[in-house]
Amino acid sequence: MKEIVSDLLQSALAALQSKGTLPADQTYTPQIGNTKDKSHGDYACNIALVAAKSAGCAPRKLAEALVANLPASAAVDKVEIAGPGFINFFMSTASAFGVVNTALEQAENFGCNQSGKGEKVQVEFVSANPTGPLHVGHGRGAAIGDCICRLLDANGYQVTREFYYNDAGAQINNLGLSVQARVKGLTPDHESWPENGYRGDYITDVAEAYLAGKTITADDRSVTGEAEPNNLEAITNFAVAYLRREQDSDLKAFGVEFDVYFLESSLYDDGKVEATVKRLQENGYTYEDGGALWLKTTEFGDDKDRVMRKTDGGYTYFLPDVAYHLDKWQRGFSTVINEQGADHHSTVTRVRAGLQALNVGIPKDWPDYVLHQMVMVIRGGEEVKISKRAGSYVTLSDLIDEVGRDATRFFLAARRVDSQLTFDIDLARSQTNENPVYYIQYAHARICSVLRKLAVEGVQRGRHECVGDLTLLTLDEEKELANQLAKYPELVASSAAQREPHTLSQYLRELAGLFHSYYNAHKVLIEDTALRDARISLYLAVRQVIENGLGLLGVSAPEEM
RNA sequence: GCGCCUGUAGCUCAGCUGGAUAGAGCACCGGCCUUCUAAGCCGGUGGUCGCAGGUUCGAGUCCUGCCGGGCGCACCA
Repeated sequence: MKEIVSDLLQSALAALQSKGTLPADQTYTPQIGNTKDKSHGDYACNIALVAAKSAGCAPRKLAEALVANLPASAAVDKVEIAGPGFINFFMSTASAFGVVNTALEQAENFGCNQSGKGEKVQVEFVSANPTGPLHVGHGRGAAIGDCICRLLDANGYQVTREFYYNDAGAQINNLGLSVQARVKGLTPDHESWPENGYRGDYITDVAEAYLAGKTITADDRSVTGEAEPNNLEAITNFAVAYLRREQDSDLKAFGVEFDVYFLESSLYDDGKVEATVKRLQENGYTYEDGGALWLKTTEFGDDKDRVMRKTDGGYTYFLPDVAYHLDKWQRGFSTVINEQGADHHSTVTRVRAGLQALNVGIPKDWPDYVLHQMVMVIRGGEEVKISKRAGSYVTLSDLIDEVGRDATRFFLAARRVDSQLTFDIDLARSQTNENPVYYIQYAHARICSVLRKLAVEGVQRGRHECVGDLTLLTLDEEKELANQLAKYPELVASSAAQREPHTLSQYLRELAGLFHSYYNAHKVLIEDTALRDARISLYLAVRQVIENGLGLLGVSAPEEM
């Protein structure tokens, strides 16, 4: 629909350029906007205001000239000039309902496009270290990251979901010591409890499983516990496997699955860390100072240089990070998106700087980052602090149990990533209000219910069947619904391009709202079977879009509630 | 102190990359179930878009400066 309007304006602009009204050496691309006010028609264009200066005449006058040069089109009923020079397009009823046909024909593919052309894209998200259960923050990352993957997929990209974790290093050692202390019967309040040890209850669970000789299978490994409290390595390996398995089961319950689990340790095993260091040294971006090896990240926009090899010979986390991203690049991902919490935003400059210093042709702004702001959890009107080491926090698994998978996913992906998120557990748990996901699902269930009713009356309608004369749909509510459906494909495109999953939930709320109003104002199961059939077709199209949209969010579309 | 994010209705948040009279939900007030699911609908109350300048036909949106909130600023990840 927008394309039609855009094409018409393009030819009008070209006509004015050949007549000399507009300079011929400039290119004009009209922006077609959706109108807020029905009296402004269906679409509006501000090109006359934008181009007035270069035309050297008043915006309204230019608008008049443009309108006079618009080719005739069956899709457009009338065109008006309004306000300072907006051109408003009123689309014909017939063209408005074309989308019903399209949506039903394309079914689950409606809204999808092939603009990605099968290009390989990798999205890394969650990437929690196996030192504790996943918390709400990880949940936000999981909801956003997975939704971005689904959106990219809908735009024709070939998506790889990747989870990176550190299975060695100081924090893992810390985890091992904490579990070992538990195995030996100590409690966190004991004076010889490890100084920076983890204190959560889950440490006890791990210790008990270890002593009980349980066998844990996670990722590529299978580890069996033993009763030996002095074997720190065995305890650590067991704890890592145990917590990885827990995280996996939480993610599965959340409806998120990964294609690749990437171990930090593999970068060492495969010599990729050493190779990265060597390359950085050869390129002359390193120096030794105070017994440590530094990388000159300041040459690439960092505010200070960073240590990559410590005086004790170990590497800081950021070096394997660079090696890891080089590996991603070498795997052929021209687009990589890292979804992380904003508390890690300082890594962006460093990783990019490291990649530039490698000088292997990686673009300066590669990879992309989507950084979500922090989640604050409120329970009983008070903030629940999220701290793994303190032990008091809300796990993702708790949320899924209490709030439900659909509502949790929807809620965590419903806001701009830039915006901090307040997750009020009591509010989210209350089943009736405040959970917009139910409102949307209810619209879907209502349509299913009507279809069941229709079937009882002996009328079977296939879910992709467009029956009835759509020109019988003449109500304002019907046209608005159709217009909303027509926006869906462009939403799928822009939401992916901007990496803004929250616009989906926004859109679906509006669609459901329009549907509920329509449903309440006008009956669909009526005597006039011709009109009934046409309305059912519209219903089916609405249902299809709700189903597709919720699918992109990873939320179910129940047939009854 | 420096960097990133942020400030919109009582609360939680949108605002289509600069457009027309700033929108939803919740809360509050008043209506609608012998009628396809009331997890719904209809109407109403509620705003100096943090403050002050600037840019232009036009600013919640862009620039500058203040004020307030969050997160970073390790030889932790």
